[in-house]
Amino acid sequence: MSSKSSNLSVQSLNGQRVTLKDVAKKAGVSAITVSRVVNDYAGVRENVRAKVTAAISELGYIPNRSASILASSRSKLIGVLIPSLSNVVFNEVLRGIYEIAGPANYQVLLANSHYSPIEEERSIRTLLGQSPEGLIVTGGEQTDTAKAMLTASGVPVVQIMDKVESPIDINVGFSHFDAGAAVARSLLAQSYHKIGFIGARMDPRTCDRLAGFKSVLAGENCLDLKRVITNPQPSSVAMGATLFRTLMAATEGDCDAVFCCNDDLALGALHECKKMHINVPSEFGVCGFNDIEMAAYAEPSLSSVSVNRYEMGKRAMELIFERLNPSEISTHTSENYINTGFELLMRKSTR
Amino acid sequence: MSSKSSNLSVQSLNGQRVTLKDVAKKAGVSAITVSRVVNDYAGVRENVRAKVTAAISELGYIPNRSASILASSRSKLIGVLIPSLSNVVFNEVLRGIYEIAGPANYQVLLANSHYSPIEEERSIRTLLGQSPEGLIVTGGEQTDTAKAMLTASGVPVVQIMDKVESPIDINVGFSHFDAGAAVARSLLAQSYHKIGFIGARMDPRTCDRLAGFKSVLAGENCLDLKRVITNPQPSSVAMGATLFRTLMAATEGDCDAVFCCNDDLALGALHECKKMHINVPSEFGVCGFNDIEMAAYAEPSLSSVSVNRYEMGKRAMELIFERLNPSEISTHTSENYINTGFELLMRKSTR
DNA sequence: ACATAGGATGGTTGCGCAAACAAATGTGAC
DNA sequence: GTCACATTTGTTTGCGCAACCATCCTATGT
Repeated sequence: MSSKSSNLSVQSLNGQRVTLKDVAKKAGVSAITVSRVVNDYAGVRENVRAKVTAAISELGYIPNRSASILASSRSKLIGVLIPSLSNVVFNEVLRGIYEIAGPANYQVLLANSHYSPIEEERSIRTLLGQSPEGLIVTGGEQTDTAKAMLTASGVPVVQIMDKVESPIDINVGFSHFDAGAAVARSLLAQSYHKIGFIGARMDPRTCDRLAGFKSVLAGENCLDLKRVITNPQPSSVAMGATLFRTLMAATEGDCDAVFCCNDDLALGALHECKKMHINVPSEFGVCGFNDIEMAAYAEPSLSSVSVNRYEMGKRAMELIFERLNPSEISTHTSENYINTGFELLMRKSTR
Repeated sequence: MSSKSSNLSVQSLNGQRVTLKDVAKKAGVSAITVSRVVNDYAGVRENVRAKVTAAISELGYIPNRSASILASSRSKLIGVLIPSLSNVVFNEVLRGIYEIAGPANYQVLLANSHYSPIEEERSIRTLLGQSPEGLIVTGGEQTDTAKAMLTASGVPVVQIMDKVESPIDINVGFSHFDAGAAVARSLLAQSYHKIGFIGARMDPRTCDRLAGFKSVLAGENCLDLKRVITNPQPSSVAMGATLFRTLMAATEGDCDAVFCCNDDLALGALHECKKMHINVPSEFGVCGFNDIEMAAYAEPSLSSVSVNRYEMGKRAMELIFERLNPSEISTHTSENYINTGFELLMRKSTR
C-alpha cells in the first residue's frame, strides 16, 4: 500500500503532484531550465543538466502532458479510428502505425467506431479534443459533420483501407471493387461458372468487393442472386460454416464455387465442405480474402487475396510525418492517393 | 483544401481555435455556463442550454481536453500497457477493456511494450504523464522504478494475464504454472510419456507454463530436456512447423506428444505431422494453448487450454471503476486477486 | 586588462478550462 | 407586496507548462 519505503520516484510530495517548480527548487535552478532539460534542449550546460536530472529522478517527476500541450499546442499525439478491434486485419494496420509512431516518440490514441458512423463521429470529436497532430481514419463513409470537423481541424488526415471517392486529405488503400472483380474473373478463368458469395458484417469495403464481384459475373451472364448470402453479424469461422450451409441449401447444390468476404468465413466453408464430402477444388472452389497466415496452412491450402495491411498503416503514418515535417526534402508531388494494391494468391482450394 | 464552404462545424474562427469564450460570446452567456452545458450540469435552464447548444454546433466548438484535464485533474483516461499488438490474445483482452470503458465515456490510452521491461518503463512514464485515472498493465515483471511510479501514482493499477507474486495493487489473471502443470498431467493421463514442449518468444507467462509443465514431468521421472525446444522469435504457424521439425530431429523421433505454448505453434505442428505422415492422435499428441477459434476447426480438432481473455479485460476495467466510485455499495472484501481460471479442452489431437 | 559576441539561464505571461465563491434571479409562503 | 430561500448565472483565480524576451555569464580577440 504505502510507498514511503521507496527512495526513488516518490511521485507525490506530501500529497501534491511533483511539478517543474518542485524540481527547479530542489536543483536550485529556474523552472524553465528544468523544462529545457526535460525536452532535451541543446543549450543547457552539462553540470546543470546533471543537477536537474538528479532532482528529477529523486523526486520522481513526471511531466504533465496536459499542461505541456496547453502551453505549446504540440501534442505528439496521433488519433487513430478503426471500426473493430477483434478483426485481425486492423491489428496489422495498427502494428504498422505503431512501428512508425513509436520511434518518433508519438503516442497513438486509439478509438473504435464499432462500424457505426454515429459512434465514429463521436469518436472523432473526442480525438480532436486531444489536439492530435494527425488523424488516421478508416474508409470514407464519415458523416458530413465528421468530415467537416476533420477538414476544419487543420491537421493531416489519412483515410485508410479503402480507395475513397473524394478524400478529405490523404488516402492510403486499394480498390475493394477491383479486388472483388479480380477474384470473380480468376474463378471464371478456372472454369467455375456457378459462383456464390458469402459475406458477414457487410461493411462498406465488403460491399465494394461484392459489387466488383457481381459486376464481372453479370457481365458474363452468370450472376444469380440466389448465390449471394450475407449476414450482418460479425465474421467468424463458425459463421462461415453456417453461411456455407445456407448457400448450399438456397441453391440446392447448384453452385460450384464461393468467394468468401474474408478468410475466417472461407476456413469455415472449407471445414463444412469436408463434412459434406464435397471435394475441393475439383467439385467446388473456395476463395477467401485477406490472406491471413492460417490460409496457407489450411487443408487444402486456401486461395485468397493478399492485401498489404501492415504497409497501409506504415504508409499512412509516414505520410502524416512528411506533412508535419516538410523539411525533409520530399519532392513528392503530393499525390493524395497511395494505392497499396492487392494480389491474388490462388492455392489448392481452387483449380 | 479550404473548408469555408461548410456552414456547420467551422472549427476555426479566422484561424484561431474556437474556445469556450467564443461560444459564450455568441450565445450571450458567460464561459462557465457554456462549460456547464458541455459537461451536462443539471442546473442550467432549458432555454439557456438551447442557446448554448446552438452556438456550439454553429461554431463547431470542440472542448480542449488538455485544458479541461489541467483545470479539473479529471482525465477520463485509462492507460493500458500490453506487450504486443499482433497477438490475438491481447486483442480480446482489449475488447473487454473497451467494452466497459467506452459506455462509461472513458478513453483508453494504449501503449505497447514489445515485451521489453525498459520500453515498458518508458511507456508507464508516458502514460502517467497524461494523468490517467487508472492503469492496466500486463504481468508482474515491471522494473523497480516502474513499480515505484505505479505505486506512487495514486491511481488504481491492475496487473492482468498472470497471477502475480506480490501485486502492486489489483491482480486479474490465472496461474500459468498451474495451467502448464495441468496440461502435463492430462497428457500423461492419456498415456503419452515422452512429451515435448515447443515455445516461441518465451515471455514470462510462457516460461511459467513451461515451468509448471516441467515440474509435473520431473515428478513422474519423464522429463527430458532434449524434448524442450524454444526460440526467442515471435510465434507464428510457420514457427510452429519449424520448431516441430527441430523437436523431431533433436529427439530422433523419441517423442510421442508435444505441448505447444500457443495455438499458432500447435497448428503449425499439426500441419507438419500431416506432411510427415505422423498420425495424430494415435501416434502423436498435440496440445496448444489459448483456444483460438481455429483450434476447433483444425483437422483433427486441436486440444487446447481455454482462458478467459475477454473476461480478464472486462474484470480489470470493472475493478478500476469500482475503485473510482466506491459509492456503488460494493461489499467486496477488496480481494486483490481475481482468478479468471482456465479450462483444458481435450479434442481430437490428443487421445 | 577590457570589450564584445554568443551562449546559458531566468522572469513574466497566457494557453483553455473548471473550482470556488459571489451575485442575481426566481419561487413560494405569508 | 415582502421576505426567506432555492435555483441559476457570473467573476475570479490557478492548474503546469513553454514561448518570449530580458539578463547574466563565459570565452575570445585585441
